Amino acid sequence: MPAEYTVDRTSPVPLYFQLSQQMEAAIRSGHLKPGEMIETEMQLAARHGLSRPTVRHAIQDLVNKGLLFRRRGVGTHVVNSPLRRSVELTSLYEDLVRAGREPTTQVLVLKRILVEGEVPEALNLGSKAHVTYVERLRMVDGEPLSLMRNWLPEGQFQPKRSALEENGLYELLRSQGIHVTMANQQIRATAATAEESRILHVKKGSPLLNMRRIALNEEGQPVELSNHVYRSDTYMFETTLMAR
Amino acid sequence: MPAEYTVDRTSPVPLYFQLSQQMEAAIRSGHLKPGEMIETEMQLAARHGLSRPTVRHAIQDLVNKGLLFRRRGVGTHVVNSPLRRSVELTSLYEDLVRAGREPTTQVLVLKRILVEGEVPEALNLGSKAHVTYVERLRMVDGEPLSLMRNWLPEGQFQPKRSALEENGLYELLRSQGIHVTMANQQIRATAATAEESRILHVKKGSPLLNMRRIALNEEGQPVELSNHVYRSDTYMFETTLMAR
DNA sequence: CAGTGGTCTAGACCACCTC
DNA sequence: AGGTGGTCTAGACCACTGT
Repeated sequence: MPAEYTVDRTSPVPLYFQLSQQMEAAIRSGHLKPGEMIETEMQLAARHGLSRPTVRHAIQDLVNKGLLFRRRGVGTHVVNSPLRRSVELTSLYEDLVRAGREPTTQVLVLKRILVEGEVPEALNLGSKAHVTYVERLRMVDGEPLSLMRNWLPEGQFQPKRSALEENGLYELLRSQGIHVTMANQQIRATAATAEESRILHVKKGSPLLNMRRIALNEEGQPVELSNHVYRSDTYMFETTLMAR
Repeated sequence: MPAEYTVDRTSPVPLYFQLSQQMEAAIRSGHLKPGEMIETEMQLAARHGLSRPTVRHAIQDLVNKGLLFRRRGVGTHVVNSPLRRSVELTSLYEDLVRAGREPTTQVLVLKRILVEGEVPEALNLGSKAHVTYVERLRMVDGEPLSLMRNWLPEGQFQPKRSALEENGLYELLRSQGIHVTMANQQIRATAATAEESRILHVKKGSPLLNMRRIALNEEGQPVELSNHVYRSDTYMFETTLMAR
């Protein structure tokens, strides 16, 4: 018995999107099972009064998301191990909130500074520029978890201390209409410096996870530079990679 | 002066693909500059004798790759900071070869073992199963770089010691018709154990980068499980993330 | 207002796979 | 041979942007 979807032609939501969302829900809920073959494009089109290109668009989106795979002459099937997290950007803050923990944030430094060298160059500001520098300490259940240093191009927005303590940085950027759509991350293991060991309550020289990131908006303009260190006993990075 | 592309209708290569490849080359070579607006769909279609949907397909592929961005009512523009690496899977071996270094590999263990618990379950083999276990030491310029432990479902292929010392694991899988298209990675910082410190020539307790990965084929079937440790002074992970 | 990209349709032919 | 997805066409109407 094929899954039944409903499309609303009076809705402003595109038909292909209505369809792909309902198909995704059917897969994630287990109504469409791993490995199972779904209906053909023609069947879906006929049963829901859609054209083949519209149905195709919906299916293609799910193929790109890694939920379906197709083979010419064979059919379209549900993947066997849908990876939990699609390729998305999340901040640690959002991760913890989703897990039901209650992280707190303390702003250690928030000021406008003059920088030269790598930082302004990575932000596309030339060799010397004024930027907003933020240093925050994130804690969970009273234990320090990470030390986060961020540099932002001046003028795009002026975050307040209180806002930085109550929201994730990406959330704040989003509320200012700044959408992070791409990021390049470098992840290293480092030994805790004296300062880091004092702030994070770990022994000097013990392993820390270090992340350096450049975040870009839709246009490819850098909007933020990060250098974060995380306690290795409480945090890891999880990424889903898709070839092609 | 707009960029000129040539499409060959006698070629088996799809027209949209011929177009998108030439546009990508024009962007990467700098012939189309960051921020610059490219021709409209209609202009491209008219000038090259293509239909609008075909041109649209080519452009959409480059938008998905993060090389172009579009705004309704405005136009299609080249992004300002094309990220070097698209979202692709690479092995350390391939990384080093591309950098012109000459890595060598030594197979420490290669055998069929019976495992239970997490390993067979992650590989979708039930709670207990026979798998191929490989342990390799990678060196560059005579210095140990990483210790790699891999588990593979039995039967999909029988790697030879010599093959494993001369090729990357993914390369070998590919030659067997096994295409890795997705992977879920966890990256941690760990302290070197006694064994790891001996093999990698680092002090016990010093920071190491640890990666655990499940690699999947097109169908979402697990094809390989990894647990690698890397010396933190010579390696880092670089990832490009794309939202949506 | 004119021009852009976003969506949608109804066809067509083809390459590939399974039977 | 029949059915699948892959490609391609020539239209159409709409939403949004900048002037």
